[in-house]
Amino acid sequence: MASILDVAQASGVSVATVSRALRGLDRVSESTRAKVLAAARELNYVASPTAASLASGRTRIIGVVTPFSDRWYFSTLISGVEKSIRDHAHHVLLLDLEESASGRRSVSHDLVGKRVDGVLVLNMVLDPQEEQVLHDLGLPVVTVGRSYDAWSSVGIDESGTVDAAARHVVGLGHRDIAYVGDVAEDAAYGEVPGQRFGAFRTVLEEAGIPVRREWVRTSDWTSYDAARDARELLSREERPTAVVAGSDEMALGVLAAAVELGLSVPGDLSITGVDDIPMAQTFGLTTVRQDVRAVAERAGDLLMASLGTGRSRPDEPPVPERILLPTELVVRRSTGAPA
Amino acid sequence: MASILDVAQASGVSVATVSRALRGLDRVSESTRAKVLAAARELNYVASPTAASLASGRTRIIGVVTPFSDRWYFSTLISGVEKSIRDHAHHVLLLDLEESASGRRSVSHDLVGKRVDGVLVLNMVLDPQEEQVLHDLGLPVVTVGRSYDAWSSVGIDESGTVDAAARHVVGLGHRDIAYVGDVAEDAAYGEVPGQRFGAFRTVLEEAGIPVRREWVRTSDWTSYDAARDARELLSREERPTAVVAGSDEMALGVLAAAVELGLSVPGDLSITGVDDIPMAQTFGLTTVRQDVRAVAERAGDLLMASLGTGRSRPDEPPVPERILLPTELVVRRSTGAPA
DNA sequence: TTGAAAGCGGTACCAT
DNA sequence: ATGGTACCGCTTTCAA
Repeated sequence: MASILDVAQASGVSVATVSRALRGLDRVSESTRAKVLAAARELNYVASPTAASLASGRTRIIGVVTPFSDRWYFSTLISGVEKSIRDHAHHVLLLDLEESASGRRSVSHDLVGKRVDGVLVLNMVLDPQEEQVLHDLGLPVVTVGRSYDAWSSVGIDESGTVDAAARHVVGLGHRDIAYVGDVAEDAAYGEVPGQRFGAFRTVLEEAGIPVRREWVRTSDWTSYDAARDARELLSREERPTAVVAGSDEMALGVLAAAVELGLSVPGDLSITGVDDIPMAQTFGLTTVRQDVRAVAERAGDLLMASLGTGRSRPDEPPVPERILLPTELVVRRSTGAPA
Repeated sequence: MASILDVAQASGVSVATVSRALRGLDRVSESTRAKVLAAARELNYVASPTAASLASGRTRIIGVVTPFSDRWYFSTLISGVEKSIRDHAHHVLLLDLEESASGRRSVSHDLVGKRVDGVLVLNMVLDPQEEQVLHDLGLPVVTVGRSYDAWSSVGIDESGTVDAAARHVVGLGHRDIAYVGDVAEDAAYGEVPGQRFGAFRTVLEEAGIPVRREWVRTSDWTSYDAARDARELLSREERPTAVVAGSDEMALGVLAAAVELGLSVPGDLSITGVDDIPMAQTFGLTTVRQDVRAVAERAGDLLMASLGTGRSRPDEPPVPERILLPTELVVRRSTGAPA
């Protein structure tokens, strides 16, 4: 592998000049720059990111901390972030904390220390120790889906999602409405499930509709669990005419149960979700769309903007920003007036 | 941030000894090691991966080259790989080539040069130039879902998947069978679609069943396109009694179309998929399961095993391995005998 | 068992 | 506009 010295010799200048020329800095004559570029190309030279990092104090790597990397929402975020920061010549280092019933790895000193220039935290509830670690490291941090006092964040108005869905259903005339997805807050899901369910509750109360305890199901934020719960729910004597779900995955689980039980949608049952995952369109699911890629992009931009230059960290970043992106009700064929 | 020198001073030994002690090398007395460990812990010391890389010639980073990072199959692979190589103290650098209609980025010298210790290529068709780049770099490479002469690979018996599904359907007595997912080979999907369709063709021919051209649909390997195609297919006067799909996503698209058209599954139509994505279970889809996480794990292990120690690359890696993992027919409620 | 010192391949400051 | 040269923080001989 050619090194900067090889290029310097090949083009008859010093390594300092090569470095400047290749990075597009000024104070390099055009003719020199051309010579250097030619030599570099000729030698197939690529600067060692490692050496550059050591010397500059900048790794050009962003750590993406996530509880899952294989679920739709998270992989979409990760993919979006990757594209967003790549435009700034940065790379993504995947830090999957592997959320599971038995807990998860934690954000520790040695996980991110000296390894990344900044951290993106995706929909996670960090404990105080973890917050402290990130502070001590002095790393720029941007979070998605949850805010912390000291850091900027990007998200959507969570309660606005189910709010729109519930209003839509109520507006169609439903009064027997069930909810799927009331997960207890924990590190895995953050506050989102609670916020969404809260909105459901509020809309029904405002409409003077009682929230029936037996029509509120937890599920585990997966389609399979939602299907199981819905099967039971829809087999009872008294069944709802509509089900509002906290996510499309769960809504599709409910839809699967309905199909299995021979119920017609929306004839016998209306169903709504949140997210607008690709399958939602396929199944004609009414949902509230969030633009996850846009969230990822904004988060990436925010983080890039807060990156200091070189070894000197920016002093306390200015006021943390709170960006909330809009969502949009998408009415498809899974909702209609009650029979 | 504490450096190795701080630890050395704090524990009263040289940096060389600290380095040895911290990395668990021998030739360090137990008492010295204890002192060093204590000092390191006290100072919250974490060795700079950057400096270590520069000095050792090893980055402990694996580049994962993928055409998509947000589709189920790929994000599951990526997640699995991350876990697999983390056990070896390596990290994943995500290299999303962003496959799209207008092409994709390519594996170039500066994308992977000096940046990673090895490369994992996920279900992609590399062009000769890209192969050359990886060869020139002398990087260990392991591929998933496609084999190259020089590199080890992990995959499943692709034709075996649809083979099992088609035999199952034929065994149930179906003779009017359609296929969804005959994508032309291209860099985005590799050879998988062709192999799967080939199996379909073979099974039908062996059973003496003609493959009707108008019952073979391309779709774009997405549920939405499959639903569109199926809607058209199932609205014709003559319609198949079974649809074999090249993936679960597409199979679910067909299912969505069937539900929409009021067809009963499997009464009016049997459907099979491939993969066993989570939603497949939810919808009771008969499919051929592949263990994507196991594939990822094996690929990770293979790559770790082929990593040389330090600056010296292993001479030509031994014989490339070809690992094929088994698949399994999972019969659920989307298939039954024809009416 | 321990330490001294030469790199690793760049960056960035200071001269010229 | 260009070159000289201290670092950056760790690993790895080689001596002691």
